[in-house]
Amino acid sequence: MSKHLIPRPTDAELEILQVLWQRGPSTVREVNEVLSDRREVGYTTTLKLMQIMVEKGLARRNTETRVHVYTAAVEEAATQQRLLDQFLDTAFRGSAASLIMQALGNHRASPEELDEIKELIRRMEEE
Amino acid sequence: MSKHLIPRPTDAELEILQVLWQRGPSTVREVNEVLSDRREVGYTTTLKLMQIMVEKGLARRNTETRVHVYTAAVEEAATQQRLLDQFLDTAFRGSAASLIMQALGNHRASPEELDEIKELIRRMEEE
DNA sequence: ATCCTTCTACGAAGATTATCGTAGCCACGC
DNA sequence: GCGTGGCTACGATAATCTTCGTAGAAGGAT
Repeated sequence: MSKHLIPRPTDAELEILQVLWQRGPSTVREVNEVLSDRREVGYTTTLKLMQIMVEKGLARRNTETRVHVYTAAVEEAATQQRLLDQFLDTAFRGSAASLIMQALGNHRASPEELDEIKELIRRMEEE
Repeated sequence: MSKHLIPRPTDAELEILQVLWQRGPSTVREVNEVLSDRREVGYTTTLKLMQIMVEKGLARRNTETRVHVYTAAVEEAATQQRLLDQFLDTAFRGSAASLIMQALGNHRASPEELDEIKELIRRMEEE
C-alpha cells in the first residue's frame, strides 16, 4: 500500500513468494495447492498470509475478478540479496568467503554450475 | 539440558553465540558489553537470553563461581551448516549455485579467498 | 555492622507469527 | 429461485521472541 518501507518477508511469506515467483500471478487456491504438496496447510491460512502480504507491500492483487489474482510485488533477486546480506551478518559474521566455502563443500553443484562460478571468479580477478 | 533436540537458535541467540564463539567462555557482562557496542540492550535482557540458551542446550554454564561463566554448547561450523541448509531452501529454493553466485557477485572477496574457492572447485571437479 | 554495587532469578508484558474457525457473499446448476 | 460449493473477510488464538522491571542474595568497602 503506502510507499513506506517494505519489510523483510517472514518464512511463511517467503514460501509464498517463491510460488509467485515461479508460477507468476496466481490465485490463493493455486498457491495453497503448491504449498500443500509439501506440508499440511489450511486454505484460509494461506489466504490470510497473502492478504497480509498485500498490506505489507510484498504482493499485489487484482480484485476485479471475483477470484483474486496475486502477484509478487518485490523482485526475486533483490529480495534474495537483502536476505543474503542479513544472513551473512548474523550467521557468518559477514564473511562471504566462508559462507561460500560452506555452501560449496556441502551441496552438490553440477559441472555447469561450477563452470559458471569459475567464470565469475575469473571476471572478478580481472580487476 | 536433556539430550532431546537442540533447536535452531533465534536471531538474538545467534548474536550471543557469535560472541561466545569469538571470545570463548564469557560472563553475561562481557557478552552484554560486546552487544552494547552495536546496539542498546539491557543487561537483564542478555542475562535472560543466555539462561534460555542453557535451557535449550545452546550454551552451558559454570555456576560454581558466583559470577557464572557461559560457553557455547554447539559448534560454530555445524550450526552454520544447519542455518545455511535452511536458508538455502527458503530463500534460494535449494540452489546452492545461485546463492554462491549472488554472494560472490555482491561481496568483496580477497584474492586469497578467491584462490581458496578455486582450489575447492578444482578438488570437486576431480570426481 | 551496614551500605553499595553487582550479580542471578523470575515473572510478565508487548510484538510478531502462524494458524484456523466462522460468517457472509456470489455464481452456477438444477 | 434456491441450494451448494468455493471464495473473501475478519477475528481470535496459541506459540514464540524479545524485552525489561523487580526482588533478593552475595561480596566488598568503610
